[in-house]
Amino acid sequence: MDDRRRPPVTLEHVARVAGVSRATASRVLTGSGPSSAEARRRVQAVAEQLGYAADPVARALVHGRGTRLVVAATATAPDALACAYLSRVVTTAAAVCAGQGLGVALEWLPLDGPESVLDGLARDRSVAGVVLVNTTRRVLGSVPRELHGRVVSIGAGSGEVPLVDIDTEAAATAIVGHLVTAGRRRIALLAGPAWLPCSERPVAAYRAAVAAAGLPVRVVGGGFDTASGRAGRPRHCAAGRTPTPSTASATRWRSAPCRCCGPRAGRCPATSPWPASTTSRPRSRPG
DNA sequence: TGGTAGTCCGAACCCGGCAG
DNA sequence: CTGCCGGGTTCGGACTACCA
Repeated sequence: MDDRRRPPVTLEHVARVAGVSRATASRVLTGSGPSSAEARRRVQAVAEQLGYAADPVARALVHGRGTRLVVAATATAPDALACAYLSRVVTTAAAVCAGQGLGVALEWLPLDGPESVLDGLARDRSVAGVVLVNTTRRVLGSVPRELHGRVVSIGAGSGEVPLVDIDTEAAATAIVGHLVTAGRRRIALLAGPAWLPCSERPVAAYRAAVAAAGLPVRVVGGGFDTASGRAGRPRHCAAGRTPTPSTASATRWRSAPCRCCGPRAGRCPATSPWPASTTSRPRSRPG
């Protein structure tokens, strides 16, 4: 017998073999209602013998909890979703959801009009939960009441939308401190897009750390990808400065080797050891 | 005999896809 | 357009046992 072709054991099978109805078998296995000791004994024995395991998708169907987790990312255009960061978010979500019988879908939230997409997600009963990425204040203000309690945000939160994020302030402070200790005196920050609220925290931390060291502040507007790093670095170098990467945008600097700095490129901190400065932590306060 | 508690069952329902 | 299918949960009603 090929196990791959063997039909799964269902509640119906268990109930039939145990000589009870599906309702009784369900109550016994979930412990959700009254049942006789004899019924419990038979049902539990049969379930164990047959290797019964409740179908998580069917359960989700009953509870109206949905069958998929949606990663909703704000971007100026749908093609911006094809980035390494979002791939990691989706891959990680899929790994976590696999054991729950949930699928993962990626949705684009238009920067200039996320309301209709959010309303659609709230009406869609197949949606178990929503993870907001690159969250803006407009998105936070547009989350329908129906999504409250099953929505979480990476980057920025509100009273209704809990926030989970890496500790970007501590990361910015630690990295600036590391670079100052290493003798750097011109430390630039390649920031995220101006419309992204979560960029504000590391930028503020960077400004404070640089100011505390008595150094000039230099913030360069960037994007999400390697290309923005390649574009931003020459802009800084063209101003006669040798950039030293810092804080939230360090990964973009590191993936964009500086070709314009000539011999000094060899001293690029992208090749230097970095402090372990970022940690994932839940945040209960709005970001 | 009537009231109550415990137990069990049938049917409805959830949703999206598919066949007729 | 309608009905059916998948698997599990829950509601309403039926049945039994027990006690006063």
